[in-house]
Amino acid sequence: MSTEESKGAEHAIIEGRREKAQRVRARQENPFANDVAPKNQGVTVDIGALRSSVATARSEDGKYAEEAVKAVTTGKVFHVRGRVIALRSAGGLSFIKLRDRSGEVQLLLDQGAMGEEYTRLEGLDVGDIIEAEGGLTASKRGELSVTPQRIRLLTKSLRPLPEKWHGLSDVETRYRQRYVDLIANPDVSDVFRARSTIVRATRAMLDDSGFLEVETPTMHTLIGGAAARPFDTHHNALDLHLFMRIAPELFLKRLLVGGLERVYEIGRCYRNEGLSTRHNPEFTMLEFYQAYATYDHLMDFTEVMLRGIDARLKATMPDAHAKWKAGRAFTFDEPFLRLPMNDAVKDGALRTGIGDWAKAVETEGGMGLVRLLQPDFGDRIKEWSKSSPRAKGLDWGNFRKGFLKCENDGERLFSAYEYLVEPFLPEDYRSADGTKSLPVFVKDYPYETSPLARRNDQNPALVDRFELFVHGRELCNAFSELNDPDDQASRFRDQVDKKSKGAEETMDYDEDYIRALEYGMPPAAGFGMGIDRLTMMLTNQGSIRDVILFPLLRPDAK
RNA sequence: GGGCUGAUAGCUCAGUCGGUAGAGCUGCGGACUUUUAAUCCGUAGGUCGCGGGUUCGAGUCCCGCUCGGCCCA
Repeated sequence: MSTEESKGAEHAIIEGRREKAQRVRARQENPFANDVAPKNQGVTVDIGALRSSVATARSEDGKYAEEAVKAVTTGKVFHVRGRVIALRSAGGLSFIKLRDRSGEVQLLLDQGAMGEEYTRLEGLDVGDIIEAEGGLTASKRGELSVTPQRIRLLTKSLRPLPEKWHGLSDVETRYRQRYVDLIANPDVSDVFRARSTIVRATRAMLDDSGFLEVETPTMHTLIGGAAARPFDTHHNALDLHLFMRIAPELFLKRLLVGGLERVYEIGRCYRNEGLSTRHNPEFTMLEFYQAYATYDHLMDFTEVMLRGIDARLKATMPDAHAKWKAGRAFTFDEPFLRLPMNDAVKDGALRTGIGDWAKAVETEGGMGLVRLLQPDFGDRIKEWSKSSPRAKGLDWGNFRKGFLKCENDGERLFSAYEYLVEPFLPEDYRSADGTKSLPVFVKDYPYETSPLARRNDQNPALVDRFELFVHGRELCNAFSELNDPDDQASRFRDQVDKKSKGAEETMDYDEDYIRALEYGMPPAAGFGMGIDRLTMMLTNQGSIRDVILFPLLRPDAK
């Protein structure tokens, strides 16, 4: 919307502020100044640093005494700059709350002390960006305050900020105009600081373990590395149809062939799927691959890594972290559980309290249940579904539909897991004191559900794979890698076969990848984790859009 | 894609049975030399998301659309 089209109150406010900017120009000053520098021998400081420099004058309750502040700052002049986020006056005194990236501080402006300079407050608005230069004191209420000898407008803010008390809560506006959200809701910027810390900590964990950070293509000629629909794009000069990558997996494993042995990438992936609180079409994924490791090693490492990242977050943002941690429904403080899928389904079946099911899982675990369900799933639903509180909570309709679509026992076991176990993970696996859920590694997936994972040496019906669920939400996916080129080729063919039968989320046959495996890829394990989801979990955000600065939205209708 | 739900002043919200569009904050003018959502006095601000229908009369009822939110696939 252009300014000419704006109407009403907002238009009047903007026009009023333009006039104020004009008045600044009239006195030969620039309302969009660029020469930010102290003019009275002040030392330029960030507000956070300013506060630390007088930490000794701060009393237990967080207040400051005037004498104490003056004792440590006598004769010192400070130069600060930032956005005006509150402004009020009481006669010949004015108070400005100034914010920069490191904190907030009050300016206490005294007409008597400032003289002519005080008139610069005229026309100043909340939202304006200013500089101020002066000494430090404490107000009568004990708030640390800069007493400026001079202040100056640096940037005129033409648009009014949301009101101070309720702030900006309209979710749509918050996502579309994130710049306003970040100003109006300080907690939001904490989440994105946390995200940055999480990424940095992740890098540090991997770097310290001898991994090499690499960057591989995000524009692919084939679909591979995950089961998902890609975005299409096109290269003009080569007249080449390309896909935005859905996963970096196959490129990273080529690097294992090349001898890099430990590699990782933190990068954007794109999946052409619906939007939800857990899915954004572009998201950031960590993948790493380690030669001579198995998925068992990676389970150990995952626990160490997640605790390490969280510890780094705590060290960097102690106050925010304490708040987030208290609100978490899960804990990293106890060992994570490791649950083979067949056992998980057995547990899930037992917890329904259905007698037939208990008998079915007795000797064969979850697979026994599959054998019971498979022939006549429909017939006994009514009887079973009413037999216990847990049974009543199951999504029988979708379970039946999904189960009957399966083509083999592996897929059926997975389906049973999806409906009998996964929804109940948070309530079934709890910390020692029962107050938090425990992270669960679900491991040993059916061979048929994992086209890139290595078969288990003892039981070829399974693959050496795990997924980590934190409070019922999938966070990590990892497996011992398949490095037999002939096995891999046959699995690619299965995928192509599925696609020819109309399946949408399948991989292409990647001839070059097979060739790479034919040169020999060392035994290795690989790992993937959504950075967005990890950030959601660690900062207690309910929607992935709250950890992505500019989430995808339909264009604004207005 | 389906179900539920929302859109009223710059922001946060109210609006009864269909009968002249409301509040707080913000803005503007004024008072106040230690405020913390300052306070006090005065004042301005509206295409009720968009389009159609019913009606003497629609923010309100009906239909369609747009853009969100939650849940499901």
